Amino acid sequence: MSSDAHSILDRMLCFEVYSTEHAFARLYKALLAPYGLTYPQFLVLVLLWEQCPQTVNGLGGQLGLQSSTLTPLLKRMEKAGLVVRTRDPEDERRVRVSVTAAGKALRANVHDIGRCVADATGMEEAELFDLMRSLRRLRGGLQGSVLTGVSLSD
Amino acid sequence: MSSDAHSILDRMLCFEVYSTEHAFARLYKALLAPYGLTYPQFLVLVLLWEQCPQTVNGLGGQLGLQSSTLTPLLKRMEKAGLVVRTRDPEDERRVRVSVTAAGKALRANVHDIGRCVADATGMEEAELFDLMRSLRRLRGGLQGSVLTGVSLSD
DNA sequence: AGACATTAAATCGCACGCGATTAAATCACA
DNA sequence: TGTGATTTAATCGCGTGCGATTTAATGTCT
Repeated sequence: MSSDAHSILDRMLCFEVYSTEHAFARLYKALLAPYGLTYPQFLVLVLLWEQCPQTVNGLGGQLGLQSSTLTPLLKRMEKAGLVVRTRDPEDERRVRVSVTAAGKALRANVHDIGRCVADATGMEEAELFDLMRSLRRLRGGLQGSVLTGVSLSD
Repeated sequence: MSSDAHSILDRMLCFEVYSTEHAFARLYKALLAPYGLTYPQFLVLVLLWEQCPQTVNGLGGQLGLQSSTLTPLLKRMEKAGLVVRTRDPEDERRVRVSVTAAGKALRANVHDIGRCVADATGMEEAELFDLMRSLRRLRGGLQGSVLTGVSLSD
């Protein structure tokens, strides 16, 4: 590949991923604000709607988040009455996070958010599936590289 | 489309975009850390390498960032000696941001970062171009929706 | 010229997100 | 049994990112 093509690719990849990710987060933020939910809080709720209770690391693994991010986030959700956090009697190191009745109640309210976002993309269903497939490949590659310690000297 | 397909689409879109965006940012963070650069700081530098000086809003427009984010970021970059901020004599409301010699010098050091990231994706050039085309479409749709005030009641 | 609107940055409070460290519980193994 | 390694959360400091507000400079309209 020519050096020019590389420069263009690099430049585009950089800015496109950066600005798209923020545009996406902003849309979700706007849709969730009426319910007092942030985007990451919403994602935690989705996971707890599917399976409850879950440990902090269990949630973190699915979201790619550290306990240093999740602990304060979960405390805010607990203060808001959406979840409860209790030490696991089986293993006192673990904290079991459970969704409350109030947290479950939100499920109906935000049921159409995903649909709403899909509409907002202005893209066809098939195109969105392709995009997600590419993103999954991209994410897989990136995560592998971080693990193997990619550096500029490679 | 069936309700099930919708649920799956919603769920996937949500988590895929969220975790991919963070994986991408983490990789850039790791690659830039040796140079004391954060990812958004790097993006500002790239813009200034292409055109200098630029106003705060000019940079913000290209990155999708507000002055409330850029002002402290630019101050940190100024303290690090990468840029200088001066009021525009033509219009004292504007702040002109210029890259310093030290900021320019970094260009050679991080020249291969984009290439490195492209390698890390494990994807072919053509596939990456397709992905970026999809992302551009996605971003366009999202930004349009935010402007027109999408809500769940629509 | 004077009054009001508009624009550009800056400021503030809040919520992530991470790396590094710490504290407590559990595990492993001699 | 007991001692050191491992695992799990929590804590801390720093850097984004945003909405709302503020301040200063400029534009506009009479």
